[in-house]
Amino acid sequence: MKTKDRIIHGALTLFNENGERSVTTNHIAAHLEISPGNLYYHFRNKEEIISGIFDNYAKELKTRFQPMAEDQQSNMPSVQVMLSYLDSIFELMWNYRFFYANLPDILSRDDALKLKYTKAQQALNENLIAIMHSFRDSGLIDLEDDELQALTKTLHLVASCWINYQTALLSDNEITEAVIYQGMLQMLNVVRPMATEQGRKQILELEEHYKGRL
Amino acid sequence: MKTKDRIIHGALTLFNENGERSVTTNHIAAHLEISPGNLYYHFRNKEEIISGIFDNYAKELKTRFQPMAEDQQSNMPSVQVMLSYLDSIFELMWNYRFFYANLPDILSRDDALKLKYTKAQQALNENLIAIMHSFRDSGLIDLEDDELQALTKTLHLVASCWINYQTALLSDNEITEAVIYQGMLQMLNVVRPMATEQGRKQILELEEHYKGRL
Amino acid sequence: MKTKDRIIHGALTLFNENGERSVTTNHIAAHLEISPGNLYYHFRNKEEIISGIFDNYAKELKTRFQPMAEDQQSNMPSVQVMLSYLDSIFELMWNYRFFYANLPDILSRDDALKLKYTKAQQALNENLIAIMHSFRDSGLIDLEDDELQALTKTLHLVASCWINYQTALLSDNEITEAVIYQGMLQMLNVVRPMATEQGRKQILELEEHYKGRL
Amino acid sequence: MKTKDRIIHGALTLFNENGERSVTTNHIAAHLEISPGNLYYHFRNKEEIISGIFDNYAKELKTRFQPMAEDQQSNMPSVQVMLSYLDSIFELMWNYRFFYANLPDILSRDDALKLKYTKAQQALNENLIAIMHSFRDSGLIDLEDDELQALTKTLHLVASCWINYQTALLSDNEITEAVIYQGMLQMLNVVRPMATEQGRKQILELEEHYKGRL
DNA sequence: AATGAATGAGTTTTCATTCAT
DNA sequence: CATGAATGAAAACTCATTCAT
Repeated sequence: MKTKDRIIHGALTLFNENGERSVTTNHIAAHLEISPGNLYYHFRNKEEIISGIFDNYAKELKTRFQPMAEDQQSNMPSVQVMLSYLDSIFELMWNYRFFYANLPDILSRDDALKLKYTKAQQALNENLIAIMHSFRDSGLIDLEDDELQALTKTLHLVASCWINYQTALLSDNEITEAVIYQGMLQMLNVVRPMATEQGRKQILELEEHYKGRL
Repeated sequence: MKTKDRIIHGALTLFNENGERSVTTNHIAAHLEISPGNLYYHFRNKEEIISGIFDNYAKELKTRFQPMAEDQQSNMPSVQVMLSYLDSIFELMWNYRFFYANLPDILSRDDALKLKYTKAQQALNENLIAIMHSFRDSGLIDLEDDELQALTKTLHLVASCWINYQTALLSDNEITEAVIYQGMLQMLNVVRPMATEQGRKQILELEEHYKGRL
Repeated sequence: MKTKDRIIHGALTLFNENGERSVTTNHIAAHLEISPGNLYYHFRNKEEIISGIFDNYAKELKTRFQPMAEDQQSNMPSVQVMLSYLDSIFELMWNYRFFYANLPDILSRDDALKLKYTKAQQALNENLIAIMHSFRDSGLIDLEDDELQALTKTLHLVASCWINYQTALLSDNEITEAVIYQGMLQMLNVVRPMATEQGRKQILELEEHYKGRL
Repeated sequence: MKTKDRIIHGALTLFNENGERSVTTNHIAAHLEISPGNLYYHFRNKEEIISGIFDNYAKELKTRFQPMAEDQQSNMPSVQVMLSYLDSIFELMWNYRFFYANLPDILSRDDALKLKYTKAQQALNENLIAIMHSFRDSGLIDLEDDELQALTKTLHLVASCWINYQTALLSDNEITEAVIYQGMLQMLNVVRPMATEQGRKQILELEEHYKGRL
């Protein structure tokens, strides 16, 4: 792995463990056993490292939430499709949890990043709506167009804010994988009232899947 | 107003405007036209100021969300009750928005605060559940106990994260009162699938109320 | 002496001895036995210290080169007047020699300072012209108005550039007081061709005065 | 052009534009689209680059200011000789202006350069004196030996400091060719008081020449 | 000749906090 | 209660220079 990538990965690890605020560029350098000068050879400043991390995140976001082509979809049982999306959300939330936990702070200090973030989220939103449409077409959920928009928004909000929200309710600061799994369950709770009979069965399956991991 | 309170209010103002991270204790002192020494006479450290702000927040939280006594309730039309709760939630979120924007960060640096915060949120959660129960008893919503828990959680999450969620997506000058009203509408969207015929009517009334303000 | 003034004086001393470039803010703090934080309590940055030094310089410049009122002048023998002006030039050049030695560099990094400098020099130029007029009126020099302007400009240039120019010709880097005295003599050389018989006598006296100090 | 020469020329350009202090060796390499390693293959350090620039300067200085052989001189009208010298001086000053702007600083960091510089200036001084002698012999100026020395020094000083003197007083965009011509005129002003009747005529011619270019 | 990643000591600056008055 | 000067550890960042390839 190239140094530039090692920095991005090392920084991500430390940020997730200790929070972006308390991780200095010197910490990152020491953690990777490189000199601070070398770090600044690859990145002009700390912002640029965060921005680099975000680019990776955005790339994953894009590929994971591209709605599948219809023919592929019909071949795959719907529960598998839902599972794959939920797992994607889980992994992103877990792998970039420092980002989810400090979003307003991080974005307020970097206008360019804020712009990138907004664009990525708009693209994501469109994809999510398409995905919901396909769930409706498959008879998993049953709702009007405006209700579908509202549901998507709620799901997006739960996904983006879950970690932030949960930190409030936990007695220690540690965000563990179990916390994220609870988020998946909460998202299923949000969808359940709109589910068809068939959809409800599948949601039950998924719930069993995640409850097993708590 | 005593100096101690002036500090708490001044700090809150600056934190909300610029974020806790970039507001120094010297900024606060300068803003209030007092000396840093004086500030530290009233508060041992910055944490204690934040903690003081939190105490105010917790007090408001408690008084606003005590479920009303049954007799009062019966005298007040339910739509009014919901309206008052929604207004309360968003007013609090707006007045203490810096807090939500930096929660994991702030709590990770102050274990005592963390504990207070958790307790306050648990109390709030219980109140919210009681409120939801009374709504069910009034025949506004119709759901099982576990669904009620899930709904409450979603509502709490939407309420506490709405401003953060939107500030991440919008630019500073786009954060207006209208954003708050959209948050109210989003909460109504969350409730609607569980509403009874009667509840649905009231939700419609509230929607008209808020749409008129956009 | 207040700390703020101690910093200005200490910095000036170190700048004169070692050049502005190689004197760091930490050097200055260490030299005064104060903490770097304290230095930055009084000055936002290094530029501001230099600016503070310049303000002192400009104040001296102004008071020393205000042309004397006519009646005062007539009471004082002309040679004394000339001597007092030359000594003023000498002292300024000596006390602020780091400034004279690095002018383009220092001004290029601080637009505000550059503006202050330009204004100070314009005021100085007017004073110098007035002084030259009074010398002509006293019959010490004899020249047309445009020649007087040219002479003033040459004298100003010699004064401002002498140290810079001399560094070139000396085999060691040390600017000593003798170097400055040679500058005084050079200025007299510039004036001499325009001197009247009476003026020439006085210039000779002054030359003796400065040659004795070499 | 060899890489070594490209470095010298590129560095000179950047130094003149931005000042030696703020131009890093990496800037120079980037500007030339070579690697920093390659730059250090050709030069041991930054000082050596500056030294290389100086060598070019010294070479030009030498060839331009060798007093012409007598027979050549008699063939060329004196006004032409003066014109050619004036042009040479200011061209050099302009092409190597960074050097004059930072002289004390640059020389203080490199003893070897300091020595070279001093020798070059002494040689120049002797040449200038020889040139002045020939002007006196041609009956253009009339003065004693010591006055001639003083005049030479003043001329040298005006020539070498003019650009610095003006950059301190003017803003960047005001430093144009016109400023250079004003410097030429200022030098003529310095010589005029010593000029013979015949010399005065020629000075007038030159003045017309430069005033036409303002 | 040339590359470009890497070094590390050094520089400016920040800021929560203390302390003498 | 209040002042405001002072602290000092630590943060971000720089840059001349080296070195393996």
